Amino acid sequence: MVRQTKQREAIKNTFETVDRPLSPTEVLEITQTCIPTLSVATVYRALATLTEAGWLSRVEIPGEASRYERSGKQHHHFFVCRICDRAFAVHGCVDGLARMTPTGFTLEAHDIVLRGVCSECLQD
Amino acid sequence: MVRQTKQREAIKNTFETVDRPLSPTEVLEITQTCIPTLSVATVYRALATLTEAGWLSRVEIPGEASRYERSGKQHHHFFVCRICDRAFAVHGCVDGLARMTPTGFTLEAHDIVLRGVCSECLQD
DNA sequence: ATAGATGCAAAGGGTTTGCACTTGA
DNA sequence: TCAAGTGCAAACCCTTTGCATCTAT
Repeated sequence: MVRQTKQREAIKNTFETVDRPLSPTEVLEITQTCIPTLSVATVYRALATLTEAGWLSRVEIPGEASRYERSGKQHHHFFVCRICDRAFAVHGCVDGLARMTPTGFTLEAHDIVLRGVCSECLQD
Repeated sequence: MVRQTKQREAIKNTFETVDRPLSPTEVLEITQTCIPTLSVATVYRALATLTEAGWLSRVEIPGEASRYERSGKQHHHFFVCRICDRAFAVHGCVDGLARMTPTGFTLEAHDIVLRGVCSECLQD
């Protein structure tokens, strides 16, 4: 049975406030503005619990630590800024992935990560 | 100036023998069959050196440790089998990535990872 | 001879876990 | 009440680094 604690509420609130995929460290730092005593361990445990409960989804980006975002979004991919290292959800997809699949292989899913510089970092 | 040592020769040989992206640990284990005293540090240093020299390329797959493969291949992406966890190079690419890029962002590169089951695993 | 490379062990960084204490239902 | 959750610190795993020793050139 999953209890409602102020730590978890604050962590959930963080995800609802900041609408982009967050790493465990980002979650810790942001949530500590509300609960300064929040520990890393609790963050990791909350991420695991909320992911298992389906409230969060794990976002895997090549070469980066796992990040998490609220579940229930439609199919999307990510743009990762090489300057600030933040990930942004991008909508839409592409055709032709089936064409790339080797003969005899079964394609079940795909990941697309766009890389470059975000608009905010371009201004500096 | 890059020296030619038996450790590096053995590591290069590993990549030439096993033609798929390898993790540092895989490189260590495979190469230790030739040089049992080979240390992890040397593997990591060799991977860095060979990557810097352009002989190896780093392959990043979401949710997985970095792997390395011989450079010089043309633009390609990967198919990762969810059963055997091996990565296979796939050729070709797709259009429409620029269309997915948010306004004001600069697209510099992209990764595509296909996921499913490889032909070998489908037979079992 | 000597700068580059190696092996070992220690140090880092991120993630997980054991344990005593706290707290929600 | 009392199991679930928390905080702390230690443990882990993977990767990097310092240092004395070795070796290719």
